[in-house]
Amino acid sequence: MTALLRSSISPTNHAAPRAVLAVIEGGRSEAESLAELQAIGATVRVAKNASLFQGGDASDRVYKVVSGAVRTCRMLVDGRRQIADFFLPGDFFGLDWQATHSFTAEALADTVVISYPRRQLESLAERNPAIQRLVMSMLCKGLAASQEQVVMLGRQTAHERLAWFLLRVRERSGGSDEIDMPMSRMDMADYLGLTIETVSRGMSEFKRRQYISAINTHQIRLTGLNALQALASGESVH
Amino acid sequence: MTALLRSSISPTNHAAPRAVLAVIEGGRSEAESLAELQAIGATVRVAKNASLFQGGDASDRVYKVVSGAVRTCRMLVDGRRQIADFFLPGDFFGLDWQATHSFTAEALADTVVISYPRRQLESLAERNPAIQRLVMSMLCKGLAASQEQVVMLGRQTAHERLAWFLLRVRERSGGSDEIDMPMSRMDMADYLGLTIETVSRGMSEFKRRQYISAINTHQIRLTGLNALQALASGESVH
DNA sequence: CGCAAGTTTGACGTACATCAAGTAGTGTGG
DNA sequence: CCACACTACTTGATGTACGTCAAACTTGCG
Repeated sequence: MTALLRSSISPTNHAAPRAVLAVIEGGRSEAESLAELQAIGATVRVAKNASLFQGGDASDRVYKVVSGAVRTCRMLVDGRRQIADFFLPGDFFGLDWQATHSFTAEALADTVVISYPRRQLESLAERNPAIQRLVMSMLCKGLAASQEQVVMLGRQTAHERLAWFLLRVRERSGGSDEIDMPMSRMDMADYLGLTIETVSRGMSEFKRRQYISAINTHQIRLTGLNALQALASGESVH
Repeated sequence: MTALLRSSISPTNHAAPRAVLAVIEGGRSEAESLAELQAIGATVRVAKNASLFQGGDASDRVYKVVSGAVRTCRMLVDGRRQIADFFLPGDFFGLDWQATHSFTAEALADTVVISYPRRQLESLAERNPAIQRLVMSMLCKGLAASQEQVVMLGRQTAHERLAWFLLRVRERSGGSDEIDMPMSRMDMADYLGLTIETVSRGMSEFKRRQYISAINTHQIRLTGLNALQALASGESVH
């Protein structure tokens, strides 16, 4: 509905506002080699609903969220939309490693990302095993996330999807029972393969059952973790 | 229903029945470096419906299909099943790069695969950029495939899914209009997030519309490519 | 405060699932 | 080669979870 125009992007080099804290498989933090990575990053500001790249664009950059949140999505010709994933601070995205992006990336809110030139990252990875492992780990995380989503979309009911989603956001944002959700009901629906009405009804039902208590629309407290986990994993709680 | 037991696996070293023909991004065939890969592969025979690995198993091997076909799937507690992907001759799978596999791999038919030890492949990749790029390209292909499936499952109707599936199998198996499908209706249904009845009705409908003509249940001729493509991409043909 | 956008709730429709009954392939033993 | 059983597939009748349409209600921003 609302036209999503490309934002005015303002790249400013070597001003990464946060240290790279990624700890890769094996447990070592490898700060020294990741400094190399930090050196090639450029900070970029994106306005709410503006896009970082569109499906079909040359995929020549990789991104990391610093603050705010990002969604990757695809639109079908008749307006149906599917969101592939959400990215929170610390997450990498845009790592398609194909010639062109197959999804569009948009900011959920005013967002700051660090952008890395793909060519430089690639050659860095070839020479530096730590970077290589980091890239691998990012790709694998993406693959795993996508495959979990496939199971969810293919075989779970609306309630199960919702429970699964809430638990997933919880985990990704630190594991506290009080989670905030930067995305709208529309975004949730388009991620879960549902409509906003079904999502809304589900949330209301969960409140009634006291699985959750709402602070406001974008902030929720999980009060029935066990019940939600049972639902999400496909046990029939009825 | 039918219990799927682990097959009696008979590994015989350095007997790769086919040359590695993968052409990686950039177009060069890099046969010399891939010979290294071939050296660490072991040929394995798997009986129909036997599993190569189960979800939860340590992921210490990567596989390539030589002949036959493989599915990766997950079963929910109540018997619902989702197939993540099918793998035809030439395809790599099992490349989770996590500690354990999150899906089970089973043979659709009597199948021959080459199995590579993960540790060796990993160290090979660190020293050999061609192998590294090959691994990357495999991961990225997997990610892209999974994300396409997400869109399909999240936002397409039963007919659209079927059309999409037929075209996908066509592409993957060489692009001929006469395609054979090693998977059962059950497998198709579990891949597409549908029931066998819905798949069957869809196929019948496509025959009626002359989008396809069946040679037999596992062999089909596509006779309305345009119509199928329109359907698959989400245009409403009605 | 007041409007517009986002969310919730209700009434109703429909695409696909479920249940059930055939029909056609596929392998086995005589 | 055919009879038999078994499994896979097809087709029909019916149910239901979720979508669609519509109207309140709520929230946030100028």
